[in-house]
Amino acid sequence: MNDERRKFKREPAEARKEALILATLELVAENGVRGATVRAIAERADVTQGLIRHYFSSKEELIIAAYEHHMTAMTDETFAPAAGADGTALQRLTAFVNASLTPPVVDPRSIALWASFLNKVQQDPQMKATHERTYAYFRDRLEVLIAAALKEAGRPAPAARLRRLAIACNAVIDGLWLEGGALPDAFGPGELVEIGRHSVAAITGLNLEQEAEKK
Amino acid sequence: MNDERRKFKREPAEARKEALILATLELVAENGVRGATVRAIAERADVTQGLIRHYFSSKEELIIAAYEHHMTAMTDETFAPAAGADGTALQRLTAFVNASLTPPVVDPRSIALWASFLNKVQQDPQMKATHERTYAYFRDRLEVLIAAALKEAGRPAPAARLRRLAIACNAVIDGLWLEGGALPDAFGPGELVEIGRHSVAAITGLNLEQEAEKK
DNA sequence: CGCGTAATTATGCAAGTGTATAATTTCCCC
DNA sequence: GGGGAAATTATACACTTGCATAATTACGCG
Repeated sequence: MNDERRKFKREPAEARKEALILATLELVAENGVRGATVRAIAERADVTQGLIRHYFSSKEELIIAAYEHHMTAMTDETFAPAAGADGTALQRLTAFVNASLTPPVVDPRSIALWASFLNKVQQDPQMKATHERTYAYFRDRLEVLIAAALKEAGRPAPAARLRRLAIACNAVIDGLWLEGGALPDAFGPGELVEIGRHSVAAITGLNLEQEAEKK
Repeated sequence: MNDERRKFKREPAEARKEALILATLELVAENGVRGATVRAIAERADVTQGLIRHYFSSKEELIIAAYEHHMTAMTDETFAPAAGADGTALQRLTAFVNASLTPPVVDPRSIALWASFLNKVQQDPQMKATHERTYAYFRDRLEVLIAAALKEAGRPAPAARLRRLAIACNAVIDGLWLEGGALPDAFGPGELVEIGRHSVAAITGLNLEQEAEKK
């Protein structure tokens, strides 16, 4: 009896773990955390459900791993374009605003994921910690960018004012991110970035428009 | 056998419906839409599960009713303080910003509800329509307030610019609302409103601070 | 080549899910 | 106060859920 066809293939542990996490993220975005059932995840990853238990001791653990994977991916996508330390501080700030308000950061799926995880984030301490850390990381980096750009323009600001500016700019970006992702058809192409740059410029008193054109 | 104790009490249809909706909102905020099970809702409303089917032909219908109840309550809470048509346009705009960034509008439960419903909103056409209508209502009212305040200040703006200003101001408010509700401990009391007023002022070029002090 | 270990599948289970239907109980009206 | 219709409870059912445990299968290593 030659069974030419293998019934399954062994994969490296890390690859399989990541495949399971990606399948989980897809389903969480589509149906929420409770809607992402173990069986559905297994099917999406072309695997039987028992295998999940082999890599994650519980669904809870898989969900937490998926959340951290998503948050890491989001920060990477946001900061990659502004990571090149070249250019003026103003240019880097502009690049940051641009990246935050264009795909793949602005994306219905990304917003859906964020929303689906929120409940768990508010309850599970570990997920809560990840959330707060990510938020602080975003805002701090934005604050550093703003501080550098203001200093560059010859108008350095005290810490208290910098904090308020960073919170405000972060809020505009978050709000536009949210609305752009939740109502993708409500805005023209490039409209979000333009409004974002304009708003950050108005709040900080910096001229981001000029930078955008130069590019 | 005198059973002095009634086994249940008949309630007016509307009162019972509302009680069921309120119980549903509590549980949706706590555990998400799928976590708000029919049995849990019934228990929270001090009722047996069969009664839900008597008032709502399915769980889906109850969820939709609860969503619309929540959205209506949110808009009412936001616009009530600015509803009094007295005072200058600038005062009304300031009142709107204040109301949007203080409890009960800013509230972890409110954000949790918004997030829990998002998945369904993206899929169910009826809920999607409600969502878009509410968003448009908010932004339009904000745009009217801004237009009036600008005109009052002797600096009327064309429609295209008004649209962009409204989107931007709405985004700051939404972003602050989100962050204030998702991380209640990250901001001092009154900090959100202050940053909100300051940002709207910077974006529109109007002086909302003065108005806030006068009050 | 075969052997053993770990990856993977197969099967089962108890609890929870929405919904349907029948059995009670309340309370208005004459 | 006693019918009777409507509100409410009680019970049942088919299906899904996460998890556990046993049975297979792949494949590196001697």
